[in-house]
Amino acid sequence: MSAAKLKLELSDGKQVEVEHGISPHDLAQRVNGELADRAIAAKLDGEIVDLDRPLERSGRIEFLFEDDEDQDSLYVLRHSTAHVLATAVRSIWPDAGIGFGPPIADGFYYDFDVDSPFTPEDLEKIEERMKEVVAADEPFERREVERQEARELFSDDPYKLERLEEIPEGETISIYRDGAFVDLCRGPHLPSTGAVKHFKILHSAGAYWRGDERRAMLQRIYGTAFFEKKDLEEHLRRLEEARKRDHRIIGKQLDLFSIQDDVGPGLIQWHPKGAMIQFLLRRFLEDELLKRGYDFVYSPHIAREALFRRSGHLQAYSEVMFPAMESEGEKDNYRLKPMNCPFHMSIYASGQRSYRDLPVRYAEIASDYRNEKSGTLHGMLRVRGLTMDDAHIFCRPDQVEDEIYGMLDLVANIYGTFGLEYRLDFATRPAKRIGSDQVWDEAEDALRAAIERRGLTYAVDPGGGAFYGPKIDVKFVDAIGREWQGATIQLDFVLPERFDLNFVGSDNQKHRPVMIHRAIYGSFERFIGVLIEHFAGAFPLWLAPVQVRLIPVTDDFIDAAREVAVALREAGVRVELDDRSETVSYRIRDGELQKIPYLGVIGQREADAGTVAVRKRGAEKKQVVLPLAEFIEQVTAENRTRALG
RNA sequence: GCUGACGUAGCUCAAUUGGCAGAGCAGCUGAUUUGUAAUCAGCAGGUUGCGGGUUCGAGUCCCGCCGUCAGCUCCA
Repeated sequence: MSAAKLKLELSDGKQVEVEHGISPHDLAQRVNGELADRAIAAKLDGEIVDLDRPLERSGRIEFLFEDDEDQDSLYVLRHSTAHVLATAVRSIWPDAGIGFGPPIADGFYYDFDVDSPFTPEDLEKIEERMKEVVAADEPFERREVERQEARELFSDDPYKLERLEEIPEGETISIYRDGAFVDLCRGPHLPSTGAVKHFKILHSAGAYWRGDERRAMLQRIYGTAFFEKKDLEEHLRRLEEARKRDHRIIGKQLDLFSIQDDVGPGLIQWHPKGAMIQFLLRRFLEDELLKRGYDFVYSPHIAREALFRRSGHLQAYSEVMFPAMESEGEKDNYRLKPMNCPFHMSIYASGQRSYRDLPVRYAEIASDYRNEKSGTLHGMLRVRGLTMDDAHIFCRPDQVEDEIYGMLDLVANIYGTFGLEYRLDFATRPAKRIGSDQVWDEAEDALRAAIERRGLTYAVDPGGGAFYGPKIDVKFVDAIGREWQGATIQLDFVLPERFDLNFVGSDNQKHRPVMIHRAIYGSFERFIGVLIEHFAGAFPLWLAPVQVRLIPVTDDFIDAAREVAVALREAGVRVELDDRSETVSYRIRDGELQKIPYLGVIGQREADAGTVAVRKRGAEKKQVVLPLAEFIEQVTAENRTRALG
């Protein structure tokens, strides 16, 4: 070991010279005692290290504290809490095998190999035992070991051994001990188990070792941890809130859709109110597409297998295609379509195309069917029958950038209307691909140029593109923080080849067009599912299935209310009359629970004055009395501008 | 698909050790005519997901199927 001094730069810019092997804790002690008391871990040139880890190189050192803004401190806490969990489980089930136990976005998990799955009672017992582990305040001891020693230490833990053998020669192998529990672990950890404060075990479920369904199923326990009690409570409250926003629950309460046993899993039945939302989204998009030079096409739900063989779907996509329908006496079987591209290719190929015709933009709102694995189905967000807002653009290579630009503009327009946050993933050429490097260069440059011309930021997913072309994925986030794929823009070098598409150029020669697949909503099912959660069912006026509900105070004013309803309806407003023989309070409550944007009460005063007593959803002022004409103007203006509320 | 939990009226949920399937809301009928988040009464509503089995007796126990939910990527 070298006795040379280390030069460390502190976060305030001060340089200190210290002896080789000093621990961050001792360093903090030297700087000031208060710092040493508060620090929970340190960072050397951005790498998180334990407080007692000997420092062996110069660099920039920072300390992590409980109240740091970023996630690094929480990461350490949750990683340590996962070890506390494993410590507790091992003390109850000494023979439990251990898998991985990392911190994750909102907490941590640990995988165990046990004879029978954990019951809810087991989880309670584990949580109690964890509290004892915390109370024991055992230090987390880090130790570097030789490979052979690690092999012996984990000789009973096949999963750890497997991981151990993957660590390259020459890399440090570290183990962490707290009390009786020893784990192969890169760390870092809190100083001791006592530093784990507020945690909760959430649930357990089976998880394949390394996510591979051919391998053993372990039992994964999920939990979360925070430094402050209030943060834990806030997190649990958010989970509860997310549960209430669940589109499956709201969809039932507001009678938007259902999934019926007798129809089949993953197949959405759109009830009138849900269908109205789909209709409105569809009309909004279709109007935009007409302005942007798209042509509408319609294609059948089924086609001969030969079509999908030519497109390559039968070879590459067959596991999600429903089985063939036999057709007696026909030369070929039929298949339900999982995508629309083959049909649009076929339409394009049906006639001669001139370079003057390009770009050709075929748009279709189409029903596709995919036999997704049963366990992956999830309400409207993952279904077997989906309604895509699909389009295929055929253009010259020099038109690609402008086309992409136009699509990103459409995405911004549509998503902005809903106030949805989204981000872009730009997936570039994979190792295994078709097409020359020159083609890929041009394509990627065009995509990048279009994104940058719009001033958007994006993440690059190197090698994430399909073998047939690069793509831009638009990801948006639902109420529980899950990220879903929304819009997708995808270049395709394969299908124009397979369908031998061409156009006649100004040189009177045949040329291959570039093809772009794109969807804006993605699917109406998923998009509306996310919108339900995004708005918690309280849709902006222009999307609300019922925009105004009128409540006559007594039966004497039903006629007056009916006249108001007619006037509203003639102005294009979706209006409903609640003339049930219930109290005003009852009907107001019902209207509020149904999240109707405007409730209008009509009694003697309003009938006499030609006004409506308007109650706007979510408004500060509970009630405003407006002349009918003014009310109509307010509602229609809000509708026209697609105001968010 | 796999592992586990679950499946009772339209909805949300009850129903001791196996012992007469219930409540609230919604619905229907009647009364009430109501002024901004639940008026009162009555009625009706079920092959307890489906099919087998054990038992004198099954919502409850056993087997099979269907479905729902959670998880199965986040690399010691």
